[in-house]
Amino acid sequence: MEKTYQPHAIEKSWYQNWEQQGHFAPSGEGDPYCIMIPPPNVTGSLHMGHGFNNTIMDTLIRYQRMKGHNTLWQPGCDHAGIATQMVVERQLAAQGINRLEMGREKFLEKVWEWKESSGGTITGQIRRLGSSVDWSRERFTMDEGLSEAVKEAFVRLHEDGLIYRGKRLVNWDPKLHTAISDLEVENVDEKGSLWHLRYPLADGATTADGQSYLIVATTRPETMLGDAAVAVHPDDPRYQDLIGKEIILPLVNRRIPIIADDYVEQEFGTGCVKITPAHDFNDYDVGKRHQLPLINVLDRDAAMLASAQIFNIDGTLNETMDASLVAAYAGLDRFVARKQIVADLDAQQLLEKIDDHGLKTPRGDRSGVVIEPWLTDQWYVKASTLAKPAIEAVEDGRIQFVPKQYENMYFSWMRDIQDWCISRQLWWGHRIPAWYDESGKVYVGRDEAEVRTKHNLGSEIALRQDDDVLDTWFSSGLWTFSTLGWPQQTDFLKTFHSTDVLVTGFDIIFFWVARMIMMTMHFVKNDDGTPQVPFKHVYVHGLVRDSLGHKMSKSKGNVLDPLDLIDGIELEDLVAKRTANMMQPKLAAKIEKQTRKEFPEGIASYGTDALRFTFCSLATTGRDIKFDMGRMEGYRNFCNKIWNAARYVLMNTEEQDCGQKGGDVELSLADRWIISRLQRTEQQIEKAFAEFRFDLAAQALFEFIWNEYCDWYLELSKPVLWDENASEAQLRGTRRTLVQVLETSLRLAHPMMPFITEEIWQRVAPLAGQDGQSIMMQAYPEANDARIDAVAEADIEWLKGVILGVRNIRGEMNISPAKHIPVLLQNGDDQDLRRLNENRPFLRKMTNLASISWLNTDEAAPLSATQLVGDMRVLVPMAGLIDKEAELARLTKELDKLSKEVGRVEGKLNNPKFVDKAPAEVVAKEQAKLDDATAAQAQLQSQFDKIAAL
RNA sequence: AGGACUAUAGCUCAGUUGGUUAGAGCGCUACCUUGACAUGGUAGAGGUCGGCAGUUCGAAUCUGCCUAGUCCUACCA
Repeated sequence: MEKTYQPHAIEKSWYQNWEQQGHFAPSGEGDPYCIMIPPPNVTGSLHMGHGFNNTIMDTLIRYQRMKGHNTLWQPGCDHAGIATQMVVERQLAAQGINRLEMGREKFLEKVWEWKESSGGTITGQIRRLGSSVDWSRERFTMDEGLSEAVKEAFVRLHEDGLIYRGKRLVNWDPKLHTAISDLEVENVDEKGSLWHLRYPLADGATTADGQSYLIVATTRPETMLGDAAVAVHPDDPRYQDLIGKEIILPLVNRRIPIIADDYVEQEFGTGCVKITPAHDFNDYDVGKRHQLPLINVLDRDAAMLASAQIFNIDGTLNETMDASLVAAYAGLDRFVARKQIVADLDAQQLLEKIDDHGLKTPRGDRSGVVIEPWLTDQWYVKASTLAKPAIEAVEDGRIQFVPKQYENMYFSWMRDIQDWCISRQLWWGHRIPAWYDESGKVYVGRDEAEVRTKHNLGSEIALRQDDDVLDTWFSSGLWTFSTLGWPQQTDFLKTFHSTDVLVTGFDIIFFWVARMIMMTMHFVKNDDGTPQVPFKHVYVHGLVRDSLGHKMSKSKGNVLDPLDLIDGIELEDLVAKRTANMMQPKLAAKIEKQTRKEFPEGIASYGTDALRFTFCSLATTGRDIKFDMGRMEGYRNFCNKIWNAARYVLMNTEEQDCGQKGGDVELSLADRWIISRLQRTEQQIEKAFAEFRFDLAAQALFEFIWNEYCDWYLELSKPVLWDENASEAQLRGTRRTLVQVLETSLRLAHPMMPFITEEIWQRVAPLAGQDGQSIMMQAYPEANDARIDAVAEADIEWLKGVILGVRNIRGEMNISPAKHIPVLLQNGDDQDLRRLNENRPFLRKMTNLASISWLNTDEAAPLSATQLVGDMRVLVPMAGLIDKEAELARLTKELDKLSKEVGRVEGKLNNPKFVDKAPAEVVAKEQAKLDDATAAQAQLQSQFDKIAAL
């Protein structure tokens, strides 16, 4: 083996090997265990979120696989409607090509080309993470099978009355020219203005204070062209007389009513609100209550509308306004029009004032532009009906969120769920299976033929399929069962559904998790007709942030690429990568500076195992994680520690008799101890995994391997292995323990660190009497209570106490580690003597002693530096080694600690309330503590006095 | 506005049902190339557990209030 751990030398080849051997596929034996990968965007690339997410899932899957389950980790990609279409549109735009000129069919060809050329990126990167997904079952949401499932789901929901087409206000993206769902709108805090406009009263009416106009306050002055009313609060004393009268809408010169509605807050602004039903969700509701005309261009023909919506598809003003205004405003962008309209009102003395005003601006999460409420026909899912069983499933624990806190978030959203707008005016996606005849009547069916048959439509009737596609999340909502072959009742569907765990970020609980639960429970039933949940657990993890806690984003230039952490990257390459294709080039200089400061040497290669172990360690209770390079470096060092421990073990066991072929075996105290500690570690890790506490599992493993196996056991094995007088049985015992504990530890670690464990296991396994192609197919270690050895543990604790005592004296007294020193043990009991006699060689070796002697109580000791192990004194004679003042200082420090302890415990025990009320065993424990501390105090004090008297 | 979460060593984080001398890694100090490992070893220093009150014999842990930060939902024209 190489002297130092070199991750890149081992990782790639092992992954290929596993995949080629078919180890990732379900074994077909054992209880099923299934995880569905949250499908990444097909044209996307790996980020830290994927790294974290995949680490958790792969750890679970490898663990369950080793525990003998029939595991399926189902991979696949999402077509990501808007995101992908935008990318391709941008590419075409760079070549001066417009999607609309190109036409739907040609454009879709381009998208498929792009999907083919870039679709392998993400899957290749997922392989680098070591993810043991079953690639033979890879699915894509636009695959034929999944598309069938989507169509089937749509038609059935429609048949069940749970999908309908409706005309209402939607969130309209004027840049992408599509409707989007509420969830795709981000409300951003922005600075804006509140314009106070004067609306003249009609018919010579005046306000209570004699004005001939009302003042309305608005953040959107340009929408005044579509105003249908002015509203005041019904109880507002200022305006009682005006309710029912009319306003002459400025510029437009249309008469609009003054209405009363308790939606208005009297305290805000002037208490007068302009009502624009076609451009504001609240105004829409007010308008409906008062039968106000909706003003919208698309419905110019609808009789219900007196006039039209003032915006075009792209947010420019349309020509439906009063003819006299067309020349002034039509065709202007909404924000240009705003300035113009405000200026024109000002010119007419109709602008009262402009106040600064903070507001939440609705912006499209993809396009970033201000979303416009717009009246159109769209398809909706009646979510409240589907939500009911979905809420119950979480309430009664059929689905459990980890951490449980997220259930509140789920409930609060689900209990007030709005209908879900699922149609998108895009081209890339599943086209809606609905057809229209020439009169606009709509028919839903699996295909045109079915529609014609079902509705008796002859070939003379022309049918046109709906142009729109479905929201990407509609197909994602079917993910757990569509990937298993639904609507066919496949064996896989029967075996692996419901799946076991969904691992995902909190940010898509609504987008995805909630909708999956609703869809799945509607479509997938048990034999007795009860609904199946998509998964039994939802493990919710936080966002991966940078070391300062900031969200990683390209524009901030703080993005870490998991592959750069695995492979390393030169500083210049990192700078180039972070500053490439900046939307705002001026940020590049800042990002470059910041990057050079944070990574002056670039990023070293840490390897996949270190990255994964870091993710596990940071995976605490569902909160965001600040990614800490220092911590990852520590875990890379941990890999190196394992590597070198293995080198030591192999060096001492290869081509040696490790007892695997039989022969007498004698286990030393250290052997029995490490085996015992191993059982406890196995217990801890099992518990941690059962509770999804990957951090605790990682910690238990780390502590066992480093602090117990390496720090103590390997050191304790040396005196045996290097003892010329050791018996064959003793040698076999130690070699066998070395190898077996290492081999077991590798299996314990494998789910978290697959590569290094496989590499080492291949060499260690035969020595431990194990065979098999791969560690990943071996059994996961299970604790054996019979091998927990409390006596051995206590004996080693004693041994460690003596060793640490001597080391402390050496360290504090600056005695060179090379110096052989004598040690005396005094005031010990029979147990101490037994332990000394059994462990003399260990003590000498571990602390580099010249001699170690036992003093009977009546024997005088030379003046010595002292440490206590229980009542026994560990003495290092001072002559020539230790100066008086140093030892007095050291003792003072010890005595200070003890007197604090005594004071504290005495205080407790002198408190009658404590003694009366606390449980007896707690009192006894405190008493024992006090006895120990006072005894120690006395011992050290007498020692102190002796030395001080010199 | 409502809700959730977070606050523990210089930094990143553990701390299980209230009972520890409050822990780990990194960083820091001193010493050490001893035959697995300097990506190492040994010994140390470092915390009134955000603040205030309360419950209790006993609070980092439970309750209330406050402060700071993060996030979610709804929304103020």
